[in-house]
Amino acid sequence: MPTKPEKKRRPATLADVAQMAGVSIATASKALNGRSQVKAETRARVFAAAEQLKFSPNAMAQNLISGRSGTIGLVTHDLEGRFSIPTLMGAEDAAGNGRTSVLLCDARGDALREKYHVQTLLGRRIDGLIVVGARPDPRPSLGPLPVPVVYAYAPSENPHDTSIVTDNRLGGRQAAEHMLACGRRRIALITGDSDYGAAHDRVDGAREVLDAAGAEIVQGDALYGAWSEEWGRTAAGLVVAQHPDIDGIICGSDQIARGVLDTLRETGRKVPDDVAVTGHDNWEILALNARPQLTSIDMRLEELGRQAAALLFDAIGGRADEGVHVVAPRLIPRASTGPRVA
Amino acid sequence: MPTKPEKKRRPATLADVAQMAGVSIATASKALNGRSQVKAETRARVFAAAEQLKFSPNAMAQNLISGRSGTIGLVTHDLEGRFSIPTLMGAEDAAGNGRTSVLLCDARGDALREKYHVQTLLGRRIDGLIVVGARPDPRPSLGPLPVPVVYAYAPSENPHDTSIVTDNRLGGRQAAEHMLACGRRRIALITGDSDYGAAHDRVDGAREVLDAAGAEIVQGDALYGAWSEEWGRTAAGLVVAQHPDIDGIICGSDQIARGVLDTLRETGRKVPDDVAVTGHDNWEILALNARPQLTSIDMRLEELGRQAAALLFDAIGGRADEGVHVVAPRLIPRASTGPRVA
DNA sequence: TTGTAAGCGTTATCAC
DNA sequence: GTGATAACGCTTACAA
Repeated sequence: MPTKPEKKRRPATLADVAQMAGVSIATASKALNGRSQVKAETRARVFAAAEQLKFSPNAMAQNLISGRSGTIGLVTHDLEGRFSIPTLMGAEDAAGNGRTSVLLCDARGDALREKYHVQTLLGRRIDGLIVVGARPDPRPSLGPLPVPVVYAYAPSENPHDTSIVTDNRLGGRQAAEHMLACGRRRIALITGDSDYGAAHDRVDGAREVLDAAGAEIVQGDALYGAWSEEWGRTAAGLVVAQHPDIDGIICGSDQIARGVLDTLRETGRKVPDDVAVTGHDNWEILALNARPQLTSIDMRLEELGRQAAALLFDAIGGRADEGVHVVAPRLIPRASTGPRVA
Repeated sequence: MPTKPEKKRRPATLADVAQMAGVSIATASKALNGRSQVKAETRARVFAAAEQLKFSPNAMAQNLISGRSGTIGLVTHDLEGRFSIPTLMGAEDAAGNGRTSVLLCDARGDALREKYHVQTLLGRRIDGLIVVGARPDPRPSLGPLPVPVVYAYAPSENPHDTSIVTDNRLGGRQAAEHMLACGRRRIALITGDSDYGAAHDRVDGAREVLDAAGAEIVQGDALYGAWSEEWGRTAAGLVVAQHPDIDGIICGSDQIARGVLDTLRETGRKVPDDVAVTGHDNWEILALNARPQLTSIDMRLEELGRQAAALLFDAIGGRADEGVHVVAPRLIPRASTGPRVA
């Protein structure tokens, strides 16, 4: 039987509990906090009273004394986006397991809004701050703050800050090594916006591996375009027309890979029999629904967020670890890659 | 020139400011808070001191006095997911514009974890709580809490709670009306998991409109399956085979619509010339990359989040508005629908 | 116009 | 074992 939510009432204070238990405030506090200088029977009375009054200690008062808020700030720059969310999740996870809560702010890529939020958070006496970027390129430092800061996903430009990012070059290497392991030798690189450092890093990683193995990069270089299916379709059309003997395509994102797969299917190539395809990001909604399912590089963003939080807690504990840390991605093999079938 | 982040130091207190300005704490407080009983010159001195010491008032102390934390809790059940994020964004937006901050917790669909987080948040003396569900079906109420609660996206089972949800039935109506406006008369409904109330609501809305117009629903009923492209492809194959004269397909999600579009293209149907297709959710990554771009129902989740926050602030202000509120979705027309071309 | 002092809800340090 | 009492940093009557 549904009941109306109860009227708001002033939450019980320690004084209320003490009075009901017939002890002093000090004793009540000791009893509830497990201090050992309390008679068992007294303790029981206090607990009973607390229970009955649904007493929950006022964290604001506790924090005022301890000087710490038990809270960390999390400023994100693209709450909408694909990349900041898992990072945020990981951080929330790592924090929630301890006894710290997360104050979330969305700055939407706006430096002014960011400044404002940071100011507010500092007023709330956060114990530390994580700044999650929207894209992996370096960003300006917030400068010296009274609390530790960790930059996640997008590193700070200042090498003395603590940052943690995904290893894009390694991601590129992993894709290329997988292609070689599948016996591919004539490989195209199709990636997104050339403005993104990440696009170049991934290409560089792949190139290192392919060059070392003496495999061919068709066109001699990667094709830069946009992070879209449309570009994937277009680029794949170009590549296939000019290099009919191509046997592998490494894509800079899963979206691009989806477009590439469409074009390959529609031009009569079999994946992976004729051409193997890898994506990047392991965005499951795209990768798992692809035909065939898409092999992709997973950046382990959630792990990145967790480590960001861990670095922050270390720094709060006085063991700051400055510099840029990296999280190794991993390749998730699926049906879009495999041995050649001549 | 990069510099090391400054050493942590005890933040300046009002007492520090007062001392530096050569006034009492009370005067410093009044000066900074714009109280009118302070000589202009004194105020200036205080401000100068505050500036120099980078003073920022300790929110914990202020809140302890005011009895409010200036903070709301936001418990989400699917930080990973597509639906809770925009809702969360809207709420964060609405809160951030005022002077309240958001404490974020992810409960991951686990009632126990939820309970735990709510308890923590209550200890922090949040002024109110928003609970964001993972799917639109009703969920158990948290029961009476000492602060107002708003359930967003997933309504509470208790009609005396305050909930806000998207209007799925209206979404179905909008899709159907659009089909009729495009001159379509033989329409298939392909949707997802039959366990979801939302799937049925959308179908019911569409059926109302189609029946009233005397249009045909092929197969007599919707085809329920999964929220996946795969199911969209399969279902479209069935429908097209059995009803070659079909001229419209209303899909329960954009993913399904993507699959439907693929099958239509591959069986030689032109979209929208032969068959018009609508999706649901307006998930841009899918809708904008579709061929052709997908007409879809946008649930305006960000608006939903904003309104959730607004309802919460109303309730905090004593003007609770219990019951289930709805946000009207809207149809975003794109190239996958249009007039028939015989 | 400024300063003194009480108090917000805790915890910690003492005496008793 | 227990209970005054002083903090924590701030706001706000109330006095001066």
